[in-house]
Amino acid sequence: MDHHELSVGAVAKRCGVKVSTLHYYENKGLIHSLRNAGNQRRYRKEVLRRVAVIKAAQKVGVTLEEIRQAFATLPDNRTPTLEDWQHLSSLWQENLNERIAYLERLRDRLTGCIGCGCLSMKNCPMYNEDDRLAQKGDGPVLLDHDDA
Amino acid sequence: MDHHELSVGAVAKRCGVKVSTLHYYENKGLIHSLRNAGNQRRYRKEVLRRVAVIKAAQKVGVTLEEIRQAFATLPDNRTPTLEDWQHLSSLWQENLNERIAYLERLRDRLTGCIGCGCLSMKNCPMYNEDDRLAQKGDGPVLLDHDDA
DNA sequence: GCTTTACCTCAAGCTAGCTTGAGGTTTTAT
DNA sequence: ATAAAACCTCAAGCTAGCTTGAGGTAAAGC
Repeated sequence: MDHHELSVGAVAKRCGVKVSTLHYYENKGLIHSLRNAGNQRRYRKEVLRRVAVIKAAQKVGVTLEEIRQAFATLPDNRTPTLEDWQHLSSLWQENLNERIAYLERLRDRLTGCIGCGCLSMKNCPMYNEDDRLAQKGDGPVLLDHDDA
Repeated sequence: MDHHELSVGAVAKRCGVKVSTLHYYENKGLIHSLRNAGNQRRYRKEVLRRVAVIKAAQKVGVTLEEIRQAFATLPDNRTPTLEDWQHLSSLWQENLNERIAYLERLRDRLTGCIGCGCLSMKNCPMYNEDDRLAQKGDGPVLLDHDDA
């Protein structure tokens, strides 16, 4: 096999992911491949970097769809250059900062609640706003009176 | 209806969750109900607090299964008293602290990586250990040489 | 040449935490 | 008394991010 082209197995091994994961990424439009005469996938080395970026982004909590969109903003949908990476990762870092800040606020509120223990849906800071940053879940709706 | 007993709809409304969620929690052994003559669920007010604790715990990232286990450690599987809540929430707060610490380490490593941009699976701090704290995913396995 | 290993596609399965829907019963309101 | 609203159970569906399996082809090793 031409050593300039990587088989899916080789990419999987070098990226530390399963072959099925690469198929999946391709399906989702995150990576691309060429096919050889026998219809097998052949990758350029670039893909290694691309997968590395995907893994890094996932680690900081970016979804595959967001990663795909981020890639799509790059000229010619190219694999991120150093500058691209710096740009994208800065954005992702802000994400991370927000998530950290959210968790810190949560921790602080929890600290208060540990002492109080009321857990009142109406009054307890545990259930207060700003939860849009949380993963999903719409949080409790305040209704009726509350004497839990 | 006896005002000492709450219907599932009433509990749902007061907790800010859907009826189906309460069914689901009951199925998973997180809450309990009695049945009236017509086989409809009837809850004691306690359940409001129980659901509140569940919601609070979920918010700090505890899974339903962990919550169930935590409840199971309480005498008689009772709804957490103030002391119980203080004990449990302290444990959960540590969880939260670990997650925050993990994300902070990640952020710091990312900062380094933004400048470097190598993303080398072998050398880049982005892919280094301690990821057991991350949600799941086993992270990349280091294999072969790496020149992405 | 033969066997093993790697690869292909497509569909279905998995986890968590629920939601939705079908088909039927009970309670409540008028 | 009747109609609407709430309830019941059980099964299936949903999202994300993959994995697994079946059934078949291609490439690589000896």
